[in-house]
This record gives sequence, structure tokens and C-alpha cells, in this order.
Amino acid sequence: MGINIFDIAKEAEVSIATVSKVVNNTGRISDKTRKKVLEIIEKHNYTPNSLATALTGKFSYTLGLIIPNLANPFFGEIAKSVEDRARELGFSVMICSTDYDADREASYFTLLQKKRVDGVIILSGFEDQHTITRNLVKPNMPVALIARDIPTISINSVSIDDFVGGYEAAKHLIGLGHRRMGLIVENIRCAKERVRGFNQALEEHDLQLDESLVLLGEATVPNGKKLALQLLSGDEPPTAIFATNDLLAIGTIQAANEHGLKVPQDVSVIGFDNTMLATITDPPLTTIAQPMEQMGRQIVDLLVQELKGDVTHKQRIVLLPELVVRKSTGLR
Amino acid sequence: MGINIFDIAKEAEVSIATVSKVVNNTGRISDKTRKKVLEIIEKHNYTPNSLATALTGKFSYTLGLIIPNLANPFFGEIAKSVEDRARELGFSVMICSTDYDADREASYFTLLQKKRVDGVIILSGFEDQHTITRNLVKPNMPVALIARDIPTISINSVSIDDFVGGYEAAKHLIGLGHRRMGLIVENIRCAKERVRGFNQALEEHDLQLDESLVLLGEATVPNGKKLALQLLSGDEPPTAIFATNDLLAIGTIQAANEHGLKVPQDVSVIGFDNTMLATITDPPLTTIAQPMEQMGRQIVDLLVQELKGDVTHKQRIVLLPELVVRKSTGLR
DNA sequence: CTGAAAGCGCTAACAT
DNA sequence: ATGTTAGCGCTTTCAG
Repeated sequence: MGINIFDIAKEAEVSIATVSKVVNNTGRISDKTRKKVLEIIEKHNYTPNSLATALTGKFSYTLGLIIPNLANPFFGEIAKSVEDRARELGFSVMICSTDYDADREASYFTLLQKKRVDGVIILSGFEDQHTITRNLVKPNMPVALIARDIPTISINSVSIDDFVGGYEAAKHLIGLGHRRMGLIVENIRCAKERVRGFNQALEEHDLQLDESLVLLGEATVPNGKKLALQLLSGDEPPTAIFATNDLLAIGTIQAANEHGLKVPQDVSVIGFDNTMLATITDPPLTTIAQPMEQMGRQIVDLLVQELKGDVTHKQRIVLLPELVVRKSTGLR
Repeated sequence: MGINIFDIAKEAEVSIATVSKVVNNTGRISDKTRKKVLEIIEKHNYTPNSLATALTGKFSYTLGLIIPNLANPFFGEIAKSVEDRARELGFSVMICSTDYDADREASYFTLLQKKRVDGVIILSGFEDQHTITRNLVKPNMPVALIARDIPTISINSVSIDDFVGGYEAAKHLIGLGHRRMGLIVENIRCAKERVRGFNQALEEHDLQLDESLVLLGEATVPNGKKLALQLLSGDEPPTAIFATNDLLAIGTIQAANEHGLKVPQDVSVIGFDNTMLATITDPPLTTIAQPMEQMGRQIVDLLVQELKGDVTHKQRIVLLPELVVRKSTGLR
């Protein structure tokens, strides 16, 4: 097909070794030879085949990113920052959308293995420790977890302190005078952690969570709406609702509107993530912010350090979430 | 590093050719041998190195996707459907975020070339015909354009009829009794096409666009807000605003609110794209829908057909946009 | 400073 | 039905 290192070598009347050296700036090459080779390369627009390079050399300079759903802005923003940082460091990223399907996730593990990516970043709900261990850790593939955490294996990760996030949410609501809270919770580990934090704040104020006001479900706007409607139609509806992500919170606002309730006058709503969505709802959403941009950058740094062998010990970076007060929460 | 085809061959006491054949289901292999080889493969969890395969074989089974910004839900949704369809067809996708930077876009062209992807899908604003031709078409790399179009080169593409989209938007507004319209326009070719369609409808009703009410700018919410504010503060503000995408339209709604105007009572707003954002604003946004899911699938199909040589002639698929009426537009 | 040659892991004729 | 062998395009000793 294309032109290769032999073609260049022949036309420049040197050996392929020489061409390789000028391309990679290795070894010693006379300025004259270098110039000549460069000229021919330029002339033919030659680009080394990185498959061949990767086959020989150490790295493929490709990372895998496993993510549930790019259409969700939270994941989109993280994917963007991962790609940005990877690019800065000379890596490409292969995107793998699991659509919250555990089998699909597992099949990506072996695919990325085959493709000989240098490392993989996992941002998913279904990381099954066994699958990860078997498919990635055991074959010696560098792995890093983002926004999720598996305490039981030694692995690089960056996440936020979900507990603190939930705690802050509750504190904010309590400060506004709310006593009876409803919760809409995504069915994944980190969301549970947020609930635990929420509860902690409640307890510190001698408040008790009514378990019947804690609803679990998949993280979509319509689902948030459905669950919130359920909460609001009860006998003794909550005066404030904490949804464990922005999508669910938005559904909650919609439910309130539909139910003839004003946010925040009749019911306060607080979300989690602080995606761009939080700024465009009406009222704008009070939420707990995750530093998505920073998380993406850091996880890439961690992974690249590991695979380059710069750092031998694993790290678990925990960032702190921050309350962002907008207009969806108000005094009881 | 890992275990390779030789290791398997040795342990199974066969040649590497045999192993290759059972892995790829080619040639004839006795059931007995096949079973034995499969066992060893299973035992060692062997996965063929696809770099090596790609080096020898025809395909790398990898596609490149060039896209401005994953954090924008419009692009996120398309990226998702591209990845989904690619996966169904056995291809991985390498994601390339240009951040609306033409240089970065160009550098991705050569990167993907090096990585020997089998084809590239471009969804970007900056496709410079010359750059594409030089870096991709000339080196014989299959290329497909999505949601954008370059009429002057023969290339596979799927897009919507932007002209019709704009036309529909205007018709809707005119039908509601609006006569004085403002436009907020992203500075890219397809947006201009939407404006042309808009104008066409106007002309058919003997209406004239006031050029001073046509504002150009980058497609972000804050920018939409800024421009809309400008429009609304004029001497003779428009009664309806057409923004060429949802982000700009959302900014427009925010501007109206800030300016003390009610949407749609005081000013109607219509957007373009129909991302999930359109459903969560208040009021929900009337907009022109692009079938993002379908576009993503089709472009992958087109590209894969081309690179497999199934189809020799290029296609330009044009889908029709659809008006989705929500609550942001109303009678004059 | 430059080149010859041995791989990297795999596929695909071509033999046997 | 199975094995031998010549590449694929490149990097990297090791000689000269």
C-alpha cells in the first residue's frame, strides 16, 4: 500500500536503520544524511506505521476508556478531559461504551487486551472485581479507576469523597430548615456512600431518615421523574429531595412542576455532579459539584505514570466535592 | 511479555499455522486438534495480538472519529451511536476531540494515518477540503462526513437537509403570527444553510429579514445568552428568535428571563438539534430535530461498506429534519 | 556515522 | 490435515 521505510531508505541511498534513526532522533546521524532523509520523507509524506512500531517497541500509545454512556453529559465531560490530557501526553484513546451492560464491559476488557492498549481507564458501574482481576490485572495491564472505587484491590484511582458530598447536601438542607427529606438514589456503590453521608448529617441533628422515602432506580431523567412523583404523592411528602445525580434531580423538578408544586417554595431539590445541565434547568439546580475536568486529567496522569514505570506504588486520590447553591433549594 | 502463538503451538504440539487456523476458523483442522489447541488457549487465556494481525492482515478494525467536543450533548449522542454501531460491526473507535481547533484537527488526520485506522469519520466544523484531501483522501484513507458536507469532493456523507430545517423553523414561526425575527447563528457552513432556508420561507410570505437582527457567534450557552441580550435590548426587538442550535437557544431563553421577558408570551424561541437539553429547559424548547442516533449508525455503515469494498460508489445520504413543538414558541 | 540482521507476533501461500 | 516459510514495517543490537 503506502510507502514504507524501505522505500525511503532506497531513495535516500541509506539503510533502513538510518531512516529509523532520523525518524526517532536516536543514534548519531550526520547532518547531511539527516537532511537528505528528511527531504525524501517530506517529499513522500511518509509516516511510520505505528502498528509496526508498537509491535517492536514498548508502547502502542493508546489507552482504553470504558464508560457507560457518552450521551450522559457527566460522562461526556469526563471523556473530554481524559482525551485532552491523553493527547497532551502523546496517547490516543479508544472509547468503549458499555451502556451499563456488565457483559459488554467484560468483553471490552479482552478486546483492549488484544489491541494491546497500554492501559485502561474504567469509569463504570459494573466493575466486577473478579472480571477486572482476571482480564486486566493478571495479564499485567495497567488499570485506573475513576469516580468509582474498589477498595479490595490495589489499583490507581481518583474519585471524590462521596460520603462528604452526601453530608454536605444534608447539611445544606437542614440549614434551610428541612426536616423531612426524600432520597432518589442510583443503584451503584458510590450513590449508597452519598446516602450514608447524608444520613450522618441527619443523625448529628437528631433527625431520622424515613426509609419509605428512599427510592432506588436507574439514572435517567424520566426515571427520576417517576420516582419523585411517587415521593410527592405520598401521605406525608418530603419538603426536600436529594437526588444522587443531576439527571435524577432534573426529573424531580419536572415531577414537582407536574404535581403543581413550586421549586423551591413547595419542595427543595438538590442534585449531584454539577454537569452543565444544572445551569439550564428552571430553577437552576443546587447540586454537589464533582471536579470532572480535574478528575479526567489526574486519572490519565496516574495511569501514564504507572505504565511508564515512573512510579511504582499505586495511588488513591480522593477529591472533595463542593456544594454549589443555585435556586432549587430554599427555606422550609 | 504475554504468551504468544508460539507458546501455544509448542504446548499443543502443533505448528503455529495450525494455531492460527483454529483461532481464525480457516483451513481444515481435525476436531481433535482443534479441541486440543482450544484447550491450551483457554488454559493460558491467550488472545492474539491484534497489532501483529493488523500488520499482516488487511484491517486494523479501528475507526477514527473526529469530533469537536464530547461535552456537548449533540456530539455525545452521535459519538455514542457511532461507537455502538461500530462495535456491532467489529470495529473499535478512536476518539479525537478537536475542541474546534483546525490545527488540532489536521494533526489528528496524520495521527490516524499513522495508527493505520481503517477509516475516519469526521464531524467537525473545520474540515478544510485541502487538508482532508492531502492527509486522508490522497493516502487512500476512507473518509466519511457526518452532519457536515463538502460538496466539492467525492466523499461518503450523511447529513440532514439544513435548508429544510431552517425553512420549517420559519414556517412554524410565521404560522404563529410572527413577522419580526431575530437569528443567532453559529459560524459554520451548515448553520448558514439553515439561515438560507429560513429566509426562503420568509420570502414566500413577503417577509424581509432585518440583517441587523442576525448575529453570529460560537455555539455555547453563555454566548447565546450574550447575543440574545443584544437582540432583545434593541430599539425594535424581534418577537421570535431562531437559534441554529439548542445551546444557543437555551442561552436565548436565559437572556429573555434575565431581560424580564416571558417565553413564549413575550418572545418565542426555536432551536435546532433536539438534544436532551431541549426537554429539560423551562419552558421546554421547540426545536428542529436531527436524527442523531440514525445518523451515527448510517455513517458507520457507509464507511464500513466502503472500506470493505462492498460498494464502490460514494453516497451522500440526506435525512430530513423534523419540527418538534414544545412550549418555547407561541402565538404572536 | 552507517549498515546488516535478528526479531516483534501473526497470516497466507505453498508443500507435504 | 498439518507444517514450512516468507513476509508485514519497524527497532535495535552489534559490527564495521
